[in-house]
Amino acid sequence: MAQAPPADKRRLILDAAIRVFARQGFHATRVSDIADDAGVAYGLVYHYFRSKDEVLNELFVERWSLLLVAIEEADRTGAGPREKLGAVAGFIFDSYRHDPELMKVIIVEVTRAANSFGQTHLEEIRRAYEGIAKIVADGQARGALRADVEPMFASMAFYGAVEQLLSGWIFETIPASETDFDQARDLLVTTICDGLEPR
Amino acid sequence: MAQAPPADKRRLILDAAIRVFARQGFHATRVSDIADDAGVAYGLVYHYFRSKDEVLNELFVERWSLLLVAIEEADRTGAGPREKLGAVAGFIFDSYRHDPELMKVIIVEVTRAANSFGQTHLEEIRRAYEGIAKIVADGQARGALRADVEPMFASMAFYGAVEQLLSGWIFETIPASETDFDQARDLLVTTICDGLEPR
DNA sequence: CCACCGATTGACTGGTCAATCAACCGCAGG
DNA sequence: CCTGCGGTTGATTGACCAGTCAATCGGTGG
Repeated sequence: MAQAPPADKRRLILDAAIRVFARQGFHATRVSDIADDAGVAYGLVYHYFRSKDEVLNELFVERWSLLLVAIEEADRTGAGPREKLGAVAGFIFDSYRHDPELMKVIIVEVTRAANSFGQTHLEEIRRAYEGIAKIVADGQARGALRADVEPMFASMAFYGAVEQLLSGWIFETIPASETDFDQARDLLVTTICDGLEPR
Repeated sequence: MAQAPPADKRRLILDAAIRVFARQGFHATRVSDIADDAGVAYGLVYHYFRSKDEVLNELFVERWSLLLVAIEEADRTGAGPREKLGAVAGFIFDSYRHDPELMKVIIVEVTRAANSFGQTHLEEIRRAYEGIAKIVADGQARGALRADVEPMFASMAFYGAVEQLLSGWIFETIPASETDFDQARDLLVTTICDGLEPR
């Protein structure tokens, strides 16, 4: 190795930002909070990032691009729409299981804050909706899904349900401890595909 | 009439706040923006409200209490769960049709901003979820809905879908003009109750 | 041993607003 | 005509904080 990684300060700052944003929310965190939590001088944040916004930006883009890939990959498998949707929901729920603080920040501060901050990312967010809509449209073309529902409509309903469940866990409206995430994924897919009424 | 209403300044301020919050977002609006838009002196805002937060508070509580009543009423009708859920979704969509700016503010600044501002209102928001869950539970008890889905789970999925559609209209991710709201309501209920797969 | 350069530090500035407050207006009742 | 009072005004204050910048550190190559 060329040189021992000198405790990558940039990463240190990003990780600290996740913790602090998750704890206090973006607006309530001062840049000094991030620097303190990272054990780094105030000014260094501005050495690596142009602004406080850019820190959040980076966190969002890093993670969201993975989601877009996951959706794309799910679609590429030749499986049925039920399996594809399960894969998408599974990826999102796993992201939460793996790093709840990061997901909290992304959902609360970007995705659902579509007015203030998310405005910048509407395009990327929309791309996710469209990816899901593509899965639905494909399922309809194959006759596996009913054709009388607009794909984008179904996509929004599906993604909305996913995000709402996430929010429920994040804000403890719904108990996260006892709920098994895989079970939640299956239940959600069942609900959306089979419906609430008995078959 | 006793006396000509002396242009109720308090109301004037609230209505102005709706417009300005909807346009700029809560954080980006200065109190002076509200006062200017209402054609009223800066200080008067503080005569009627303790703080900028309280203005938003008032807007939220005013409208949300109506939703809680609507859910309660929908539940009291002896109709099936499908009709009850349709009534709830219909009420929310109608609220948007009637006053899109107010709904935008409530959704964007309170409901989805559960971290910063909505924290205060988590209790009231939760009450809505629970009202919907009660409808589901009742439907299950009557055998009209499958019993293997946790009512609170179904409620979150349903409400999440509703809110996501609203967000889609608000941010024009989904065209609102061509979409008939009543049709959207029926389609949503169909999706949730019957599922995406063909029966 | 020096010159150089990017990383790192943290005190400081400039601007922004929420909230306060002292004064003003106009009417009701004496 | 005065007095009091609630509604109304808008200039002022005081806190807060993002972003700047000049100084320092520490390593590398000549």
